[in-house]
Amino acid sequence: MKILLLHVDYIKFKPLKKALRKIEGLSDAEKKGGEAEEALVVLTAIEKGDSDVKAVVGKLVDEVKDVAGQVKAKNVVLYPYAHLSNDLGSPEIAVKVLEQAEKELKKNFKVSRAPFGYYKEFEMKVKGHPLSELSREISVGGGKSKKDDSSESKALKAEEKLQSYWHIMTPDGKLHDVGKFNFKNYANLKKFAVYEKSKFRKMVKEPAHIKLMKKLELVDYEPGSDSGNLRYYPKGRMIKALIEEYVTKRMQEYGGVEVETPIMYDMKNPILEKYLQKFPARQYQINSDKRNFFLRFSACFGQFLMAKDVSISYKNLPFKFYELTRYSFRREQSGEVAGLRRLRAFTMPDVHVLCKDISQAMTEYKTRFLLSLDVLDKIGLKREDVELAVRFTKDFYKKNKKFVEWIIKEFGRPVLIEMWDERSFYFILKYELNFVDSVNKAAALSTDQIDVENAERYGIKFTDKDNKKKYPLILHCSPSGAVERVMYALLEKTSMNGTNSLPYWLAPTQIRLLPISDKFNKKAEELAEEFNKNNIRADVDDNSETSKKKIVDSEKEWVPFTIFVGAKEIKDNVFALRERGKKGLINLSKEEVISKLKELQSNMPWRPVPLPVLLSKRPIFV
RNA sequence: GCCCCAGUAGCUCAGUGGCAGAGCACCACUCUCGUAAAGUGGGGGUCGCAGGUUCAAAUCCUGUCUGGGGCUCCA
Repeated sequence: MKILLLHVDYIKFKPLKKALRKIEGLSDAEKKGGEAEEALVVLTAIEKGDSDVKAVVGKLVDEVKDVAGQVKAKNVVLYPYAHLSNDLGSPEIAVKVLEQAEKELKKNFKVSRAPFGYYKEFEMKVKGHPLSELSREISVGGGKSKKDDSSESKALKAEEKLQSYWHIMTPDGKLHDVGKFNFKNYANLKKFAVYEKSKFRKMVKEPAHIKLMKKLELVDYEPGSDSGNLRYYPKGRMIKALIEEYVTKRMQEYGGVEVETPIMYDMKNPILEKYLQKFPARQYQINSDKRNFFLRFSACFGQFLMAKDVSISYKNLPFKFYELTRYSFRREQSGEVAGLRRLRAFTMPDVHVLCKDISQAMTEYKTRFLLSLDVLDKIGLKREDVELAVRFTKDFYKKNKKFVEWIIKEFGRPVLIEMWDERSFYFILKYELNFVDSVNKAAALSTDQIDVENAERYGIKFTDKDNKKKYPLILHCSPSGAVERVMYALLEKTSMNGTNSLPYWLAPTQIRLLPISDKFNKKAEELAEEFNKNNIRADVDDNSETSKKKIVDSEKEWVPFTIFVGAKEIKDNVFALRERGKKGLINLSKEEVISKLKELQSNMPWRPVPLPVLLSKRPIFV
């Protein structure tokens, strides 16, 4: 049966007309209808599987008691509401269930029951608190006459049932109870563990990066699109492009073979159809000429569909497909979309490795774990900036303790462990590197999963040494997580530690030249050109402003280095280099400045200044 | 999806039934400047949108859109 529980200020109802022919007439009292205040209204729909009346009533009563207790309701209204289900059971049983439930509940509550089988008018005012509206599905094992066996509901039920066991594992391989673990030196891990485990959270403000992404003219909301689909201004686009380039470069070095796959897929494709049903209504859909398509929510679809058509020998394994999806789409619930943390359109580097067996998979897994840590580190997110979570089935842990312990030991700090009794996802193990932000919310960056299911689903096979076709294991890895989320983490981090700066290689302007007066604009422009030729993003503040004002402006833009250009500098080739966030100036020749900045740039990707070099030529985006 | 809050100039915001405001930014002019904000003047508004109440609505009511937060969710 399905029930909907509503905590109401009041409810009034009155039967009007029979909805079912067979139903008996009403007493005069019943005809008047009823009302209740401060009540828990239980809308019910009895379904085909609910033949075991006693068991159904028992569960219903438990459910009602539980919720009524939580919302402190003393009045209960049982209200038959057929529209909750499209698989209704027989009226006879429904009436029995309602009558017996009423009897049971009367022991604890003041109960009223609306008549069954009538059209009723009703009016109620539902309270707004989080528990005021809850829906429940009650099923009784064994007594089910009709099983709801769509893969959709199976997956959802599996998720509901999924029992998680939370632990902290220390680098020595010991498992600790989360509740008993001493978080004294691990405040951030505590925040993360609390975030993952708990349901209720304190009121929090908006995360710091949202104001920053606008103020720095990086990214903004686009009201003309759907929420979670952002616009990137030139500076934001440049930063994002650099991160994309860097991650791609590292993936290529690792051996990832870059491919490109469509962003939309036929909803009727037999392979995709089932998989899709597991996660209803979370994707964008597109109608085109009688066909329905969904927008990919990861790179998996295109890569797996490609992989199933590839002839693969065991000699080719491990084989690595890489793609950077711009974009992947997830129609996240509207209330959950926030800034750069959670989007409906996001850019995801995704490398899938086909492995011939678990041993090969674990070897790859180790390599990729270290690689992910290093990629984040080079981008500007150090190991101490992230918290590790490792999730696996009990069975996997039992068989591969050493492997799990290796991951934790390698990370070098206590990590959050989530263990499941049985596998209800497609993977048996996954880790994530999580970032905890300025409002104590956590967001996953890097992740890697051992997938034991999709090779078979998609028909991805390789020919083994014994000339038999076998399904490979697939590792799903995003070495950095969504690129937008990397930007989010960088902005949150700098806001939290008070440095208010971007890593040098991502600064839209790396050095700003400030002509001491308009007379030196031309000279500064020439100088900027020379810097830019040396892969140093230099621009010129040629606005007709005072020197102090130009410094203020460069500070507001987080420009890491500034130099003034005047008669002295040109004559003596000595520049007083001002480094943001540091006191004092360093006198250097032009050549020394160039070599210092080149060293900072190291071999990270570089792009030219994303806007005109002369500030006077730049429009203001925000 | 549900609940709560917000939306007024490019930005940050004041204005709570009676002439649409401030600071910053922008434009013009003066100043040509040495490491955190020179001076004077000027332009700029569908008060998110739609409807309603009223002699009169930015202000009150209804709906809606967008953003933020919470719940749920996060393959």
